[in-house]
Amino acid sequence: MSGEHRNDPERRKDRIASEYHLAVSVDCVIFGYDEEGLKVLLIKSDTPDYQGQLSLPGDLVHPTENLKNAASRVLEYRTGLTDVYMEQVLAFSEVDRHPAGRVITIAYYSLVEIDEYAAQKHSRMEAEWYDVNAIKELAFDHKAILDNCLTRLQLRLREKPIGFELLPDKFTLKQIQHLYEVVLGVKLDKRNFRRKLKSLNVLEDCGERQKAVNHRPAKLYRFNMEKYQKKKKKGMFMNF
Amino acid sequence: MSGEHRNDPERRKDRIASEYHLAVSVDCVIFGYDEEGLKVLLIKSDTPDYQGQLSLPGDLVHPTENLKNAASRVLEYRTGLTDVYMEQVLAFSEVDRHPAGRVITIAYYSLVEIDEYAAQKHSRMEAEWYDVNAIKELAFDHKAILDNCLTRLQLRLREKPIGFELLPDKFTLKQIQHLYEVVLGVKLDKRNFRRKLKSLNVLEDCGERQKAVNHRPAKLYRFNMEKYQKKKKKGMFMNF
DNA sequence: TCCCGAAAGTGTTTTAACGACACTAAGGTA
DNA sequence: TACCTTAGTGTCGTTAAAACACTTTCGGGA
Repeated sequence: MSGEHRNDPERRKDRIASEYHLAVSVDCVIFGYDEEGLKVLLIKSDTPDYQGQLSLPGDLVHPTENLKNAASRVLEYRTGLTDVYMEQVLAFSEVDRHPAGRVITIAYYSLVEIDEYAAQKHSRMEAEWYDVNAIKELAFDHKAILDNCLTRLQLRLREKPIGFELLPDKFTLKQIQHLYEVVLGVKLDKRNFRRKLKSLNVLEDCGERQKAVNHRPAKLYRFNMEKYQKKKKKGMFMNF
Repeated sequence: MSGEHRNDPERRKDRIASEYHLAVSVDCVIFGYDEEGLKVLLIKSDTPDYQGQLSLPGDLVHPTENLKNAASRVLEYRTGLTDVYMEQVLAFSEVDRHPAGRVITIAYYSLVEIDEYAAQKHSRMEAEWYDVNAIKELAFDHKAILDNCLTRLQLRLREKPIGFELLPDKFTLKQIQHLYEVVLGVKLDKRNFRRKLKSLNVLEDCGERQKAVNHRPAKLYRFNMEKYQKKKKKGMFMNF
């Protein structure tokens, strides 16, 4: 960890040596959600050492784009989606993490509505959705990347209203509660959850109800950004 | 932001082109604390475009080290200190952020005890401590880096006991309260703060008191890691 | 040695959030 | 029309947080 502490001679970033070989990539943890649980979009690696193993979609960063652009490009290539919630998480940099050479990668996660994805399915798409809890290993250090992104997602879900990014525009209270339960891995009390959510004043009643269910249909709600912007204040959002 | 979304042809990270020129650096936000407030260690840039302006210590990442090693190396070079609390924060990657070429930088912050630093002062040291609140601009995008690191520090200070890293081994309750006040930028109630801190059970009474003060001397405390490890549970630590 | 200044140290009361908990309402189906 | 299934709703006890003032202890100076 803090083993090699030589007092190096002066080095300056403005001396960018031409023999300096090091590549930078982005890797994308693309989360989706359906009734079964939290999903992540994975591809099969074609790197020899990890042939056929599941891995995260990613790519080298082009010289003319920043990291966010690169991550958006990868996301669009794999899902056809743009304007998606996305956040940078962490850089992974172990010297031997990639068999083909020195590659530092920056992890992003994003939240997509899984049905919208299906509709705009990319023709060359090899990617598929996998249940997050069922994933035991991935190629490279991608399992660690996934774990970090999931932890970050859980943190954010507690502190601001991003769960909506994973749901259709109109959703029931049961859906949003179930989403919180599966993403955070906790069981929540229906009445307390609803009380809390209503007190935050970020939901708008659509005036519609579920259709074609053989029981009392639930009201549909929509997330209202204006309400949130006004109400947002310091502190936690949903601290379970 | 999400402007250029071309559907690129397949690109793979294992095809690492030799013409691929892009450098990676680390930049270190080294925080210190004394009675006056929160400080950060800065140097004067010698990059032509920013000649003489204040900037964060940093360096290119060597081919044989990971990012944390690189950040530790920079830290030791500037302060002489090893085994310091350090956390990766965010990568900064705007294409034009560095005048000498394409450099992606990963920001780390670390917490050092400012007096310990002074004692082991590096002979060639050009770095100096500056009050964080007095810094209005820095070279490159370093002000944004500083702001991000400060925000991260504030978050961590609320969720786990890292304030101790900025203080001497033995400290008074007033010192730790003042640290929380200046880092978080809030005013805290003495009795409530002490009650909360004691309830967390992470402090150990040294059995000593302040010396040579012309008023009632305060007890000295020490942070006890074992107590913390046992007691640590989910949720916030100090939610002010 | 007595008085003063200055910071240390200590509890109680009020208020807000959280957790636990069970019944009635509404629609679909047989 | 009876029944199945999920929707929807309120109260009470517990716990955490915020507000708030006086006594103690030491050093220094008269």
